Amino acid sequence: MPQESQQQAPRQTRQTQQREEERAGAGAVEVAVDADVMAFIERFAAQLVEAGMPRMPSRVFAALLVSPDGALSSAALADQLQISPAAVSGAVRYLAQAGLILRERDPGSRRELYRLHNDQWFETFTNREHMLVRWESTLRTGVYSVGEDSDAGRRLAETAAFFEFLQRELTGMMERWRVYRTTL
Amino acid sequence: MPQESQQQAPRQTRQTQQREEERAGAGAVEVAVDADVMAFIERFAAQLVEAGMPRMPSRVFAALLVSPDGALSSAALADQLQISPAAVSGAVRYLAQAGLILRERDPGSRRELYRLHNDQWFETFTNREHMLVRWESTLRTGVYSVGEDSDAGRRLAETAAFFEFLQRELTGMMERWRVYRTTL
DNA sequence: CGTGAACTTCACAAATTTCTGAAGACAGCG
DNA sequence: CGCTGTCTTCAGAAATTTGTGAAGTTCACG
Repeated sequence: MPQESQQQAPRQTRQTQQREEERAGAGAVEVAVDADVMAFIERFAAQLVEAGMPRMPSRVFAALLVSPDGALSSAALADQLQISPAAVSGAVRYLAQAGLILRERDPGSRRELYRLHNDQWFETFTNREHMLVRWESTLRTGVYSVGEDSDAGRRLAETAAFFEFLQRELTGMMERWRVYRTTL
Repeated sequence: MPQESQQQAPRQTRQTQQREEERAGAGAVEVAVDADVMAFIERFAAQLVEAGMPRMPSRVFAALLVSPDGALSSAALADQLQISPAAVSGAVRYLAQAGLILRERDPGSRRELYRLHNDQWFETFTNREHMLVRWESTLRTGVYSVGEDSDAGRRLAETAAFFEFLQRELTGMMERWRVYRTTL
């Protein structure tokens, strides 16, 4: 991938297109979002889907990621993504459960805000610790079932060892990331 | 063509795990597999599915993993897993494409053998290099779209940096694994 | 307390995925 | 050459997943 650092062209044009269809009329909730940004949302969401996240949660999450404050209301999400309130509700439940967003509510308001849970969402997203544990556990049972002195047993045992190794490595890796990111 | 007059027997559910019975006749291909091992296959396959692999490829792969030689014929797979030859064909195509198995054919035989590609299948399975590259690339575009001096831009940029970091780390990690595994 | 805004739940329709039977293609063998 | 065993392709049935409309619930506020 190209390494572009030096001559960053004066690119402010992107941020200035923010008002295509702002209704002058009664309290329009919608904040028109740049077509480029919408395209990114869909592209990013598609990759989340590919990684296993359901479609609506992916789109909602992507929209939150590029939102100025990292937070949007239910209505804003429904409007921007052209989906029903029910779809927003489902997506938001999924994301909250996954620990990726937080539900906020201004006291004395019926309106909820959904906010990115922290600025390190990808740590949550890539955290597969519990999965690795289960893989290892399943595999160890398998070793027992096929007999540990068989070829199959040795295959499974090595796989289990790999997942055990992975668990240790990933922990260390995240520590290195936290250090590294302060240098960015 | 609707076949309503034909009294279609109730669809055999996949859950009904029929006991593998050795046919008395000569040349029975099937090798009865222990119920414990079958249970492991299904459990392991379920975890592969959870990780994103389609059901049939997962089951086929699991069956190969616990097979004595790490290889089975199409017929053996169909029989053991109670699936149609078509399903085996599809699963095997998927697995070969993914680089997890190898197709073998004894010269002068019409029968194919599917063999685990190597004893380090999990290296292949966990190799997400290309994915990471695409994530990073998508994210960099996003930074550009939202403007790199916005909050959203900084969020995306940090995420991109994380995926770049991951790419480097995973490479090193696999090297450490190869060293470590020789000590097992 | 009643009203209505805002979110949630539910049942169903639509879209998608998955597996099967059946026909097809390919290759060894008589 | 044609037969037969083995794998592949294909159309369609079944199951599953998804998203919507509409009814239900909750709660701030009058």
